[in-house]
Amino acid sequence: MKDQPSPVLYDTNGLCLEEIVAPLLAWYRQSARVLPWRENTDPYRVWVSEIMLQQTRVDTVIPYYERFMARLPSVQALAEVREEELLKLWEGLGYYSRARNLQKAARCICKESGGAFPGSYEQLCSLPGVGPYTAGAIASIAFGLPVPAVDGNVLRVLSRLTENPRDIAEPAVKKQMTAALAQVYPAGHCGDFTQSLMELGAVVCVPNGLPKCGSCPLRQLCRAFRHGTQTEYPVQTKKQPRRAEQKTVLLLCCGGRAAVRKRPQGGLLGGLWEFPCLDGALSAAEIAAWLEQQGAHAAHIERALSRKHIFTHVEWDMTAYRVSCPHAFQPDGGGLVWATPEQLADEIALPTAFRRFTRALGLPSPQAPEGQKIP
DNA sequence: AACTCGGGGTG
DNA sequence: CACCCAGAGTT
Repeated sequence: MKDQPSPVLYDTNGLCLEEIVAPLLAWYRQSARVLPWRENTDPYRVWVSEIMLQQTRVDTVIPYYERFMARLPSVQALAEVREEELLKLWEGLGYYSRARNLQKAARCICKESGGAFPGSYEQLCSLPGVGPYTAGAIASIAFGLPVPAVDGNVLRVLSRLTENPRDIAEPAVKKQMTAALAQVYPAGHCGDFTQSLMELGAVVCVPNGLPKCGSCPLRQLCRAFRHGTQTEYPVQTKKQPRRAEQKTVLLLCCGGRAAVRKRPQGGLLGGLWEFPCLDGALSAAEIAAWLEQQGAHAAHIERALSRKHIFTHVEWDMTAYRVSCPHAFQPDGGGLVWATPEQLADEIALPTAFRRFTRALGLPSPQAPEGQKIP
């Protein structure tokens, strides 16, 4: 029985990939941005940066990264920090399981190898939160190994270079691009080659609007530039629409404190804090009934403001009510905690969806990382 | 293969 | 608004 020839999902369209190496490296050496995680190639620093950069822009990450490295400069420090403090450092970055996986992996590293960072692609892949992309990035940048790291930038660059008609959402396409790249990785310059591909995608071969082909070191090789088809690539399937959910948020104030509670582990914003958040657009009577259940009596309820919060797959239409409680009450198993403004600012990891309401409570507005105190 | 998981910059 | 970002884990 004969094997079927596997379908060609990435055809370089006559381009010899080896030709991109020298021009890319030369361009990168001349024009690489100065970024905090490029100070050196310490595997810990590279690792943290790559996790933070997953689905997150460089400009967003920079202040988080600097604060994080100042507080947790080593894998041992990360392994030992309280999870509450770790999540506070991550507050506002999103995808919070990244932070928990980071600590899980740090504890694995400390326990199994005494703190020595795993140095092979396979070992890296086995760490929680480290997938094919991140393992390739660490292997090449921190350890100089010829392992590609194919992210959205690289998929876009290669798609345009070769006018690839295949949908980059197909995992097999990424696989074949990875295999093709692996054959041309330049020994002795693997980290720079990885970063040069991503840098080109971030700065020149950009996703939004027209790519800056005038300053591209690869334009003489690029099939899309040759044919003026840059905007037709990469080919991407459309994403499905998000659903909308109504939420009622209660801003309970009492003696200068606000009521917060921990969200259940797992799921959206799992394990982070929230202002009491109820499903549906509740009426004043329904809110009063909920307050009664919690043991709060004769509280004054006043509609505060409405906000729409967009997640990837769901949209929260949130209506907040300010509730003045004359006396602090002992919640009946609702998990409510009275937080001071200082705790809210410095200790409690409150995701952006809820952080927006602190002003309505008479508290400071959401702060950027550099404006936050380190607990 | 399809979903889930945040938040923000950009046209 | 729509798109997408230095993706990974789960089902």
